[in-house]
Amino acid sequence: MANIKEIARMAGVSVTTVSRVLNNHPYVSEVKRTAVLNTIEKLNYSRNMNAVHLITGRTQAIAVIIPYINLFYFSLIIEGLAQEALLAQYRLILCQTDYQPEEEIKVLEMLRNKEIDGVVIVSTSISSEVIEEYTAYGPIVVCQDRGNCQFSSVYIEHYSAFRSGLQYLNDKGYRRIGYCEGRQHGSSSSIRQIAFRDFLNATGQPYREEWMIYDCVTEEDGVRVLHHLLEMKQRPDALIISGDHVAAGLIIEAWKHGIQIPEDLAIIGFDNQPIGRTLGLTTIDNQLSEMGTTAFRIIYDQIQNNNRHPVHHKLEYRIIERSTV
Amino acid sequence: MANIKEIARMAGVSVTTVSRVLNNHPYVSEVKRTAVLNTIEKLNYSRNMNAVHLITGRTQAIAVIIPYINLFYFSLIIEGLAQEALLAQYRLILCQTDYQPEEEIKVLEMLRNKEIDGVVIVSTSISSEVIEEYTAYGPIVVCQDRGNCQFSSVYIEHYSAFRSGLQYLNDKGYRRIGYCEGRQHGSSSSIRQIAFRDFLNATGQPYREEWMIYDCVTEEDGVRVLHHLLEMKQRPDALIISGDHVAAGLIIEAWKHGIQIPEDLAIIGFDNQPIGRTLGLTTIDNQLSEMGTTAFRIIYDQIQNNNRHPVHHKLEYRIIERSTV
DNA sequence: TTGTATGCGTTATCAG
DNA sequence: CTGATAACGCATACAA
Repeated sequence: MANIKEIARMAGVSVTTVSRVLNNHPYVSEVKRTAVLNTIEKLNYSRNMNAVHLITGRTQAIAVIIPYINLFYFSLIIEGLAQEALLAQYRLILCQTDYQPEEEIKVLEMLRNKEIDGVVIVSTSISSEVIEEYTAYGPIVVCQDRGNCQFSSVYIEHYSAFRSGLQYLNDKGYRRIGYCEGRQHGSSSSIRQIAFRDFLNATGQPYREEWMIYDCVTEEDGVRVLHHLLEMKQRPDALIISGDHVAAGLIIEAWKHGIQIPEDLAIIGFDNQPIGRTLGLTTIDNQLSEMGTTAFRIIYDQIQNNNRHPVHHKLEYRIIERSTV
Repeated sequence: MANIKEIARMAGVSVTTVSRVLNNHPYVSEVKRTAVLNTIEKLNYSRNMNAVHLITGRTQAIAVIIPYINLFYFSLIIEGLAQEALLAQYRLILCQTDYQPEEEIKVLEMLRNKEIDGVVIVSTSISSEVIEEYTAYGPIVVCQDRGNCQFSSVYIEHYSAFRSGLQYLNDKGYRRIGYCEGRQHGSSSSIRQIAFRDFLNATGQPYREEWMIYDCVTEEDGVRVLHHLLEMKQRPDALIISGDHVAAGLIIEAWKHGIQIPEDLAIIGFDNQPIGRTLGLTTIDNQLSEMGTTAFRIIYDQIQNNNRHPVHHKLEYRIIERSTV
C-alpha cells in the first residue's frame, strides 16, 4: 500500500507538503496541492491512522463503558452521546461490560494505552478509587453521582427523584407501597433503596421484605414480578419500579390476569422510556438523553483544553403524570 | 510517560529483551525477566498500543456496522459476535449507522486506514459493488444473503423462511393475510415482500394494498398498526409481522381493545425474540445469535490466515409454535 | 540467550 | 511557501 513518501516522490514534492495537503494546512501553492491530490487519487492512497495516532498522541475516539447495550435505559444515554460525538467528529467505542470488573478495567487500560482519548462510564461496578487512578491518563466522565470525586460526573439525584416518586404515590393515597429494583451493581440502586426505606420510616409505613423485589431488568422480569405478587397473601397497593420496561411487562401481564391498574395496583416507573407513553405509564423523567449529551460535552472540552479539573453536572428530574397512578 | 527504552535502561537490558518480556517470548532468562517486570511495575509503565498497531499492522479490533444499536433484532446478533470476540481476545467496535451511507462508508474507510482488522456488516444500505471495493483492505462479512459476491456472508433464506411462515398460516385456515414490514432499507425486506406477493399468487389470494403495512420497527409501531386495523372496513384475519417487538406492541394494544388473538386476528412473528416467549407469540426463529457467532468465526479465520477467499454460510430457520396462531 | 540496527508511516520542528 | 530531518514507541531480522 502506498505511503506518504511514495506520494511525495511521484508528485515531485516533499513529504511535508503531502502532509500539509492531507491536513488542509495553509501555505501550500495551488499547483503543488493539486499535484499531490492527483497522485493520491491515482495511487488510491489512504492514511495509516495508526501512524497518525502515534505521532499526535490522540485517536479521536472515546470509549463508553456500558453494562448492557440492549437495555433501553442505556440506549437513551448512548443516543445523546452519539449525537454529540457526530458533531465533534469523534468516534464512540461502545464497550459492553456486563458489570464485570475485568472488562471494565480493560477499557480503562485502553485509555492508559493511548488507544482512546477519554472514557465515559455510564454505569460500573468499580470503585471511585480505582477510577481515580486512571484520571492520570485522560479525562473520565461518570454518569452517576459519586460525590466529591477526582473525575467528572453527570447525574440526577436518585435519592430526591425516588423520594419524590414515593411522595407522589403517598399523596395519591397509597399506603402499602412495594419496590422493584434492577441489578444491585450501580451505586444508584443502593441509593434508591435507602430512599425507599427512609420514606417508609418518614411515613410510618412498615418495612416488608416481600415487597422488596430485586433483579428486575427486562419486561420478562416484570411478568415474573406480577406472578410473584399474585402469590402473596397481602399485596401492595402500589409499586415503584426502577425501569419502565419492567413496569411494561408487569402491566401487560396484569391485564392478562384481570388486575386493574391503577385500581388494584398503582404503578410508577422510573426512566421515561418511549414504551411508557404507549402504556400510559406514570413515570419519573431522569433525562437520560441529556445525560449523554452533557457527558460528551464535558469530556470533549477536557480533551481539547487538556483540562484536568473535574466537573460535576447535576440534571433535574420531573414526574410525568399519566394513567397508572 | 515511560517508554520501552527507559525500561530497558533502568533494568539494565536492551529494548529487545523488554519487548520479549512484554510479548511473552521464550529465550529470556528468569533473572532479566523479573528485572524487567520489576522496572515496569516501578515506573507504572504501559504500552502505547498505537505504536504496536503501526508496527504490527494489526489492531485486534473489528468494527460492526449496525443501523440501530437498541433494536433487539440486532442485539441478538451482537450478543453472538461479542461472545466469540471475547474468546478470541478481539475488540468489537460497534458503529451505529442509522442506515446512512456516509456513516457506513466511514467504517469501511477505517478498514482502509488500518484502524481495524475487519468489518462485520449486520445490515446496510450500500451496494455489494461498493463493499467489494473494500475487500482489498481486509476481510468483510455481511449478515445478509447477497448471492455470489466477493465478500463473505452469513444468512438465512428470507424467502423460504417467510414463505414457510405464510404457509403455516395458510395451513391453519387463514385466507386473509396481511403483512407488516420494517424499514425498507435492507435487501432482506424486499425479498420478504416478494415472498409475500408470490404466496398470494400461489394461493389465489388477492393483493390488498391496505394490508401491506410498512415502517414497523418498534412496539409503538405495533400499537399504531392495531389502530390502523381498527379503522379498516375489512380486516385481515391473520398478520405476518417482520419483527417480534412490533408484534408485541400490537398484541398488547389488541388486548386493550378486546380483540381476541388468535380468534379475531392471528399473528406470526419473525425473529424469535425473548419478548415473544412472554406473550406466547408464534414466530419464526432465524438464528440471530448464531449469525453473530458464525460471522465472527469467519472473519477471525480470514484475519489469522490472511485468507481472502469469500465464505458463504447458510443458517436454517424454524417455526416456533406458540399461541397466537 | 542477548543486543544492535532498522523500519513502521506519519507529523512536528526549524531552517531556509 | 517549501523541505530535510527528527521524533513518536515499538517489534523484529540479524548478528553475536
